[in-house]
Amino acid sequence: MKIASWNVNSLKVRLPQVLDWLQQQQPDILALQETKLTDEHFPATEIQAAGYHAVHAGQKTYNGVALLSKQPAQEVLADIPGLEDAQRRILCATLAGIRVINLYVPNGQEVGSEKFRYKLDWLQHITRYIKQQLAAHPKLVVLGDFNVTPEDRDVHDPLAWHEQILCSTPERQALQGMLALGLNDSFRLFEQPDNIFSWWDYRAGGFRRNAGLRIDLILTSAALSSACTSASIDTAPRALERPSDHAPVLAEFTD
DNA sequence: ATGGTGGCGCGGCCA
Repeated sequence: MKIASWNVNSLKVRLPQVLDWLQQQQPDILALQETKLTDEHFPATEIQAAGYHAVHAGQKTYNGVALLSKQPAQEVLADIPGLEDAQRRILCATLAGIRVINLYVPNGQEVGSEKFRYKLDWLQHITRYIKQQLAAHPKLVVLGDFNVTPEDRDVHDPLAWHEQILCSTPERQALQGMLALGLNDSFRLFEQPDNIFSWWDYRAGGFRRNAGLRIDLILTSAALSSACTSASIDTAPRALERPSDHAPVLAEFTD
């Protein structure tokens, strides 16, 4: 079982890269963020032709999340109880007996801003929902673009980013609160090289300099953590022409 | 370097 997540920054632009990547990697589940499409423009035919079922919660211009899977989705939910939000940032489904929660966490713009408060409030609500879901589904994965670096080792230049957006103490505490429910950052279940990231700014040659952050995560419940055999980040798509600013992240499991 | 690039969509927002 291979589970992956990729912020594609426009599925319209990135569809050929996504189809190529599905063909190469053959993940059982691929969570997408920032599709930037309404549901009526979702490329369902192309994805079906690649051998995948798909569900999508989209909107015009911004946000948008999708779940692609070899097995059809059950119990699909885009609006969680207690969080009224027009922004399409959450998509939950049961896939191959695993409860999957795909998140595009708000960026937050700047520490202390209105968008920052929205981010922290949003994380608090989703954490409450995950707590409920964990009680009902021992095999649970929460994955996506978290827009939070778990620790300084997930930051190319911790000094420059100290208490900046994506790296601040309140954001990291919110993420820790989610992990404290009984989830593991699957990437850290394994020994990893230094300076491995999942996002690089388009500006100032971020990828060329490996000036990145690790903000795309696959969190696993105890039942899945013990079955996890590897976790990695595939930087190859980030080096393609006209790439997303994020690379896909992966985790593999025994059946 | 207080900039830089990219997507959407056609001016400015968002990341």
